[in-house]
Amino acid sequence: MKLSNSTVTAPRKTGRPLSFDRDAALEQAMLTFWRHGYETTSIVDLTTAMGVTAPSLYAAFGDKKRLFLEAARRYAGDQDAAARAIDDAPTAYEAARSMLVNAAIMYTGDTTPKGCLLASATASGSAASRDVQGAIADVRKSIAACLEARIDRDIANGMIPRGTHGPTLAGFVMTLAQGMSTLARDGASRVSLLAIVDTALGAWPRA
Amino acid sequence: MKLSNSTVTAPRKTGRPLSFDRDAALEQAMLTFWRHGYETTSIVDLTTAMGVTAPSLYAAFGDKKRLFLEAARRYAGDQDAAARAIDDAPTAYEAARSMLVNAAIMYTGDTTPKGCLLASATASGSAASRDVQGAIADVRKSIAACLEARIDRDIANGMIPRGTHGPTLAGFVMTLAQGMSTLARDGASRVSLLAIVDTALGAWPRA
DNA sequence: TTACTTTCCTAGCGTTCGATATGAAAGCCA
DNA sequence: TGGCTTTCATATCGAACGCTAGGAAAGTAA
Repeated sequence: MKLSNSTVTAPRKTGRPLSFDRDAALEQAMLTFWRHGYETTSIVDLTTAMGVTAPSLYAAFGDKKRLFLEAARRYAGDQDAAARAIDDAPTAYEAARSMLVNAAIMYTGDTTPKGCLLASATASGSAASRDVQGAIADVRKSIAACLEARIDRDIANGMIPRGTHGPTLAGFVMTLAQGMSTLARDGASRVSLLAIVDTALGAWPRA
Repeated sequence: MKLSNSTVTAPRKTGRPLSFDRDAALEQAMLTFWRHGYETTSIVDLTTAMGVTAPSLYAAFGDKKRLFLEAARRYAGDQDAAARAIDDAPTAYEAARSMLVNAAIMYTGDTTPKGCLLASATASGSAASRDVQGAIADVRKSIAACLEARIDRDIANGMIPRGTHGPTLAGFVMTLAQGMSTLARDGASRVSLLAIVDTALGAWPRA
């Protein structure tokens, strides 16, 4: 169950052309999963939002599980680019701050569902979807690992006090990112989340 | 959709006696919802865990929604007692610390599901269960309000620096509590969550 | 025009969902 | 013992679930 699998669909040369915009349909599927979760979104919900019949959905995306994973991939964006952004930040502090500010903004968009797809869509689920839950958990863990590596670099550089525990600090940032999703879903404003980020970063270790 | 409704079932005097322990059955239902979420737990899942047939379940608990709300009430415990614990804490800091430490412990029990039922069971869901999602969100909001009131008292007392924004500080604590649930579900240990709490409390405003 | 490929829509597959009708069974009270 | 009340287990109910068979339709290639 991998999420980082890039699906490069070669354009067909013969046959009846696709009558819908695959990319736009995927976007609508992503928004629907974002709002209602993985298992709690039905195929009818999806076909309605995507403007496509069920057989077209299955022909274009495989099945519900694959569609969700592709939607999640679209939501998370280019993971390599995100990793590079963390690595290239001037400090681990700036990497964390930028990550949390971006999260606060992304969770409170006017034209998107509230909260974070990666935090809510598989927050719970039946035993039958354990593999999907695991795939999304792996995305979270890879972000945490990336952040932790950046923190370790700053500890080695002396930009973060020696004795600071990297996994704890990275876990702290992940906790904030995940928790803010719930607050956003509960109606918290962008301003209030940004204020929480400011307060939270007061815990960042100083020399 | 209230959660604080106390159901005091008067013991029957006539008729065939209940053949199962209602309280133990509710406990199992609570654990099942905790592990698998509200909508993603089926009636069969529940009857299996509770050791009861479907008609018995419906006779004893009404329907799935009422059973879940009663299970959530059981999970959250006495809300008045929790509110009193926050109010009676020596400081808002101690109230927050105790709340977060208890959360870290509760989310990582050996004999219970990981994470927090209030954080995960309705983290997402279909439009049909919006009322249930709202009821659980209200529990979160009442905890936040209680914490915020305690913080405001300490601001007034001068135990927290003037100019501190109460809602933000309360929101910060709620963010941590909710976020830790995800980390616990992802396998974070009790020790690691407690370390995150320690780090996070470094953000608490000092005079 | 005639093959050939692919997508289209209609209809419906088998399964599981939450919830119940029904009559037998088990306890009180007279 | 014989009512009376309530719970019991069996056997479903209609609706929604994820998914697909089958043939018409729309394009390319010869």
